[in-house]
Amino acid sequence: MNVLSIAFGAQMTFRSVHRANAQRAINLESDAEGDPLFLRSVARVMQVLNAFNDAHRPLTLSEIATAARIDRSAAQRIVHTLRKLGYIARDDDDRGYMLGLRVLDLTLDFMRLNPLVKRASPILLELRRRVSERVDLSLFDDTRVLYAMRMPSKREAFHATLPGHSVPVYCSSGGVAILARLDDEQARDIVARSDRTPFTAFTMREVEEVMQAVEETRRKGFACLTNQIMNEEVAIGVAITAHDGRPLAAIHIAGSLLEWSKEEFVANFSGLVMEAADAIGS
Amino acid sequence: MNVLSIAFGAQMTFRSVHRANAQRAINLESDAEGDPLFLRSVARVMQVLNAFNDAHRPLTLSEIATAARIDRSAAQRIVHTLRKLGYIARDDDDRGYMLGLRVLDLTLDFMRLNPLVKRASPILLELRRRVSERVDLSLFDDTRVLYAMRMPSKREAFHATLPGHSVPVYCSSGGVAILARLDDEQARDIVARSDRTPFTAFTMREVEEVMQAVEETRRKGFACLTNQIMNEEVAIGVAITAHDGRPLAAIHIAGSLLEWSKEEFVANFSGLVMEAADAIGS
DNA sequence: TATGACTATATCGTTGAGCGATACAGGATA
DNA sequence: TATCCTGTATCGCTCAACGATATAGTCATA
Repeated sequence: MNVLSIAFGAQMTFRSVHRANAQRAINLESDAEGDPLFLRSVARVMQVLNAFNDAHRPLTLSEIATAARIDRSAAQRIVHTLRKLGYIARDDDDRGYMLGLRVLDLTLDFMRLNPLVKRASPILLELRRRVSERVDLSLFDDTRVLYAMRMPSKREAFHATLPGHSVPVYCSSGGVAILARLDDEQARDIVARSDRTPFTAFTMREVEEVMQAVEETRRKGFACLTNQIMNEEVAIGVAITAHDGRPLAAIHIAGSLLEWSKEEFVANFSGLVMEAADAIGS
Repeated sequence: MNVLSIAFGAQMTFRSVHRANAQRAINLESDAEGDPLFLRSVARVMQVLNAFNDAHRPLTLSEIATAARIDRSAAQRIVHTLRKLGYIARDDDDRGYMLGLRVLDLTLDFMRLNPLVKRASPILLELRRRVSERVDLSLFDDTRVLYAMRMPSKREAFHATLPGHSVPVYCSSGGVAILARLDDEQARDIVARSDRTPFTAFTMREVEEVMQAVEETRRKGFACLTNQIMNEEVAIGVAITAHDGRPLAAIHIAGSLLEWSKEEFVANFSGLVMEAADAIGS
């Protein structure tokens, strides 16, 4: 079992892709400004839980305080309480703090209650049964799409299956399919505000390049992008909308250009993805 | 695409298994009692996020208040703030509250930072490559084990892949493997405190029955249980321990008795699982 | 093995953030 | 139409939490 090489490969991919997961920082002052219902104490709690977002190892109390932009005393009390409740835990070797098991309870509750995930799950599963490519559901969140479910093909690295993983809207097939359901102004604004550091040599760089893909998606009903996030990746995305037409999410099928030409991939799968998106319905 | 029948099946299984996910309620008064570092405000926030635990649809403000055992005013302010921060969202049709997308950021951070998950991932992946049965990693949490990663076999229903899903320690193969690493007193205590409502006609009911399986596990180095959570399921579990021998987690391989006899399953896989657990190491 | 720089943990008097009672508007149900 | 539920908004009082400070344990390094 050649563990090291696999671990290394996984780690690399992970680093390069994590960028999109950087969250908007909570700004206590500006958020609380003129909002009598905004509780600073609540925001502080979430700032502490968020402190782990840009960490790559368990944190000390001071590190948490710095990341959450509160003083050590406040951090001490909040961490103490969250620990008692199971949302923060000490490292197995008692070397630092990390998120606790109960975070996963929230994850499950999110999934269980999200109507979109509920409706999409059986259909995605059926889709996955029919094709042996990767199938996923991603949720729209401003400049990023966030993977809620991912059913990997056998050759995929593990971490890709983690819910919560996200990629920029502008260079993912599902993202572009979502942009195509917005008006040009909104779409352009999202692309413009995105961090457009390229993932590969082929990642789109210009706003207008993206808008062209959006235009094409509107005509065809699906988006098909290649080599955007990873080399040799080809993906087809179709948007899922609310009753009023707002795009909420997208489903994708992703495969490898080593196995398929773009044309073959489209010919084989675009119909299926659209059919599935339709079944999940508005 | 026979969507309905699949959706129905998934729903059924889900209901029957969700029981183990009921969390210990947060008791503000008793937790705060004589602990000057315990912040009631923090606990209230988590009570609100927990309110969704026993919900099966989006909640109204009053329902949240009731579930979180706080008054409507407090719920209003906390929900308002959490919404502004993205941890709570309204239903797509604006009919109720549910958990927001940012919960998934916490999920990913948990997974990313958890040393056990980090170490186990590539090995689980390799294991999954070698066998075509379901492979998973579950984390020990008092009377339950909580699935952190699950790599399903093709025939599995979707929701089974959700992290956060949990089952009782006493009747899961990984759980019994974990119990085997505790002393009898601790193990017996956990089993005794567990809700032992049976899942199938074969689910173990008596404490001593479980302790016998624990004893056998100590001799063999792995636990193999059948028909405990689901009918026709056979699973092998091996514990993963910390440096000091404390059990932290377990990995499993699970298959179907329609394909394997228990003896065949053990002969084929017990070695592999033990090898993998060893590689993840203490 | 002393030094210094970290950790986590504990204490306590002061004060303003948040409590909670109350009021109001819109939508659904009967 | 009346009732009951939503979500939302307002405002003085008060006690929970703040944050400065002190202590003890742990780990390098000299």
